[in-house]
Amino acid sequence: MESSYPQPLVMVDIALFTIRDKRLSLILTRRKEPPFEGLLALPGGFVHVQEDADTEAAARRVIRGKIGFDAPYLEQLFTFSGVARDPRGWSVSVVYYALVPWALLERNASVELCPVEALPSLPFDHQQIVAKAMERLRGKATYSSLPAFLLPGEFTMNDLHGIYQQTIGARLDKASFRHKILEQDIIEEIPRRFRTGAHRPAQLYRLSSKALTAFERKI
Amino acid sequence: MESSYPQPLVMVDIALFTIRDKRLSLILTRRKEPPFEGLLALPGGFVHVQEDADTEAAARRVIRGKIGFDAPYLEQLFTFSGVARDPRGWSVSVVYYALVPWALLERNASVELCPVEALPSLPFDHQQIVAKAMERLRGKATYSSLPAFLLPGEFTMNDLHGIYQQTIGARLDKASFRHKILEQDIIEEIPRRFRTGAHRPAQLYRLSSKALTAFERKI
DNA sequence: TGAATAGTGTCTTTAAGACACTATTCA
DNA sequence: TGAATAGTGTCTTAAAGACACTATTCA
Repeated sequence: MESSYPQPLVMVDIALFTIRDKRLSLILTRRKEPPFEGLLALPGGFVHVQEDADTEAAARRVIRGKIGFDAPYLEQLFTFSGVARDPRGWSVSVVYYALVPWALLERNASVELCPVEALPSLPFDHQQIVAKAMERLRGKATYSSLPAFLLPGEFTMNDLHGIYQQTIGARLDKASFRHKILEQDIIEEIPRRFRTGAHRPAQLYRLSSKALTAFERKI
Repeated sequence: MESSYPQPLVMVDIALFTIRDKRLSLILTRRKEPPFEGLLALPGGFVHVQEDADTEAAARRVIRGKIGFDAPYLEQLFTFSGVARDPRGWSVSVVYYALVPWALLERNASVELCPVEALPSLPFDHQQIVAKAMERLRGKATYSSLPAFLLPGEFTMNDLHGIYQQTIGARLDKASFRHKILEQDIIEEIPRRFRTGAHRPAQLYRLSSKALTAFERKI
């Protein structure tokens, strides 16, 4: 019977992004077991066929174990596989990427955060995984509401503008950005809520939908 | 040790597209073994850890077994998983989609071809897989050279125009299409090669690159 | 009132689509 | 010459980007 073939190891790994101090960063984990014990790596683990309904459930379990709650945005990225990527044997890693607002993580002293432009050398094929995740993030940022999931529930137009510039990695005109975003209906004003500070108060907005929304054209 | 967890079954499945008689179609296979013996399904099979370097190699092996040669275009689509999708147990299917020109398949009497708008009811979660593959195909068609991989090495501008309309599922203006495609440099004229017929001969073109090329904007 | 941030109006450039036109072949 | 397919020119619409302008707050 076919299913009696020797089966590969099946795991999930997570690229968990946040923005702290205007820098796109990844949450890493220090490995407690071999192989690569003691090194920083992407959070991950084997699929538990007894408790996980599917690999997405396994990914959510890993994320909850790491940060204590579900990520507001979670999406399958790519599946990495092969005989060479893990010294324990032929393996399949179904990789997810997730976005979490820094505001939700601030209390969590235990997370190891690392800006993506200053990552240490990562074990397994995690370097490749990160590259692919950033490519996806950058790609989707140009035509969807994706970067908004890096912000907390309430944010100003300038917060949003900044986070799009961070993820896309380019300067965007303030007025054009505002027009484009407003006509896409991805966010809505929170009536009579303003962020006050040293200067003119700024209107607060929230996402109109909890789901990812694609633009009709790019920003 | 972690890796002694019971492991899921790992397989690959392939959505193999071609265009015959101007209709986007899938190559299906009649299952020779249980479960679902006798039904039409997507070609696929278990990963063979002894012979496959990774899941993409497994996908290529399945494709060669089905059509006798490699598909000109092959890309990972998505990984489907879970306890419920296969009666044999908790499984992971790394799904690939491939594009093959009909001209290469014509000789191959054995393939079962089915237009995507007239598919039979498919076993496992293959219905979902097909839906996702078509979504990807349609999505990429609007901003890349993807549909060109459904054509043989030499084609006319009208062939290309038709195949884009098929995959996108909408009418495209002839002149605008021509301008757009030519300025993207994804194809090049084959010098002094024309397709002759009953009427004015048409310039023949070929892809400039064997790789997928994204447009700067959409068609 | 001036510094700092918030928010708007308008012009230019460029892409996409509509559509009518010309070109070449063969029956 | 007319039917059929191949290929082009040009106008309209709309989006993106540049940039200068006005608005509101506090020190």
